Amino acid sequence: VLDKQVKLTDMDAATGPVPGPDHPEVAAPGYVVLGMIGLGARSGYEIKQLVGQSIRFFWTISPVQIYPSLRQLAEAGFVTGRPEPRGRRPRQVYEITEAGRAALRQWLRRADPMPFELRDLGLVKLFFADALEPGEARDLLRAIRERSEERLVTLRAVEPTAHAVEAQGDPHPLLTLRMGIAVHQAMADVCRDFEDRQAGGPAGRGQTG
Amino acid sequence: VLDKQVKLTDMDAATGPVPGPDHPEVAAPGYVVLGMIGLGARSGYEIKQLVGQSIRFFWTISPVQIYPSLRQLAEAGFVTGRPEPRGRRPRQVYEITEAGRAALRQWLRRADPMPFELRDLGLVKLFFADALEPGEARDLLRAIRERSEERLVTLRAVEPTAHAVEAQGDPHPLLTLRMGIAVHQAMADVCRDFEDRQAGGPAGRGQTG
DNA sequence: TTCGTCATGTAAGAAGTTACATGATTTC
DNA sequence: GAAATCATGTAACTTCTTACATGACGAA
Repeated sequence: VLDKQVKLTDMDAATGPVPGPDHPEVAAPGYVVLGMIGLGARSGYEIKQLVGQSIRFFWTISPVQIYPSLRQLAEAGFVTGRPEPRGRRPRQVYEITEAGRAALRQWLRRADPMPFELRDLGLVKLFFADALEPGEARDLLRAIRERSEERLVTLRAVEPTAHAVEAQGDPHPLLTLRMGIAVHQAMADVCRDFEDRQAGGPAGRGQTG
Repeated sequence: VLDKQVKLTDMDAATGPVPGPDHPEVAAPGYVVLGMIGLGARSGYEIKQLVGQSIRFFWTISPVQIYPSLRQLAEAGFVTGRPEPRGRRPRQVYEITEAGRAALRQWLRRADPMPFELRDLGLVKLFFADALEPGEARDLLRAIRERSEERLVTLRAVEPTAHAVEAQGDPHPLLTLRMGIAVHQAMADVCRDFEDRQAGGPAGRGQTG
């Protein structure tokens, strides 16, 4: 069933339309930056902060991507930037334009492929864990579970903030936060379930009935 | 042969073990290849197939990584390779060695960081979805849910195979498969829950008093 | 004064993907 | 005899991360 590796090579809609000189081609990181400006982030620095507090669970971004993106968005007319130094320290603050909001909405509506890309060496190790002694495999499984449990603590700590945002009319940040919580809760549950089963009858006691 | 030695001029960036001729430096993709050979994959081609059928949910690999890894593992003595052409078509088949099994187990035991790296533009869009009209946001949410539901169908189709592997004494492939199923089930549930709330609560299309 | 935070940027490189190249074998 | 699959590989490219550079401001 899985043998047929879906060839994504022909469908390069992921990169969007051809980046011509007329089209200011905005890539995914650019839209993230645009979206964060739209939510009220003012400087590149604040974007980095906000990403770390909100979508960190399923997206990361670095200054090296942010600052060029901001210039590109300004060129395209999606944001306006003006210098607003803090004392003698240089600083650019940005605001989203109407064209920017339109571009953001258009991107959000666009039905381009949204691959769910998970890259997890922990699960890879768990997959191969039958090569270990039973006790070692249990240790590994516990480590995976604890990793999810720790992440749950972190995510739940952000819930009050997300609730406040929801109360102001934006429920979707809370929705994606719940998604992160649900995912790690599910992983921890599967781990726990397996751990309990192993504890119950590990010595070839597999007879059902 | 050992072309990596050339760049050892800079000494101050020693964050890990130096890849020298004594240490056969094996990176993550190398261990994945080693593990798959350990599970019975014989050629680079078969490794690619097996990855696509088993750990595709949380790891991918391409031929460009596989073939160099195989040569490297053979040099390190972790696998043995011999030519076994199909007719006139060249072909190398590999087997894991005892040293290879030991290296694999050591890697599995190693308590190095196992970051859970999720990269999902779908969730990013969902996070920003308050910029859309309510109806459009619902469409996006439905798309996210359907994506998980489709993935569930694919994953459940592999369950019989994983059960067969478990019956032969290797329960961990089934465990990681269940993990994938649980993750997407949780995401679909969160979506469905939110969709129901939206339909019932605020003044959308529903006739709420 | 020194440390932590704010704020922006450059240069280099690690990692992985895609496109392309090659050609044999099996299947329809 | 055409298409799909088996099987391996090279070269170019994108993407993202790391390390480094710069320096102002505020607080201890």
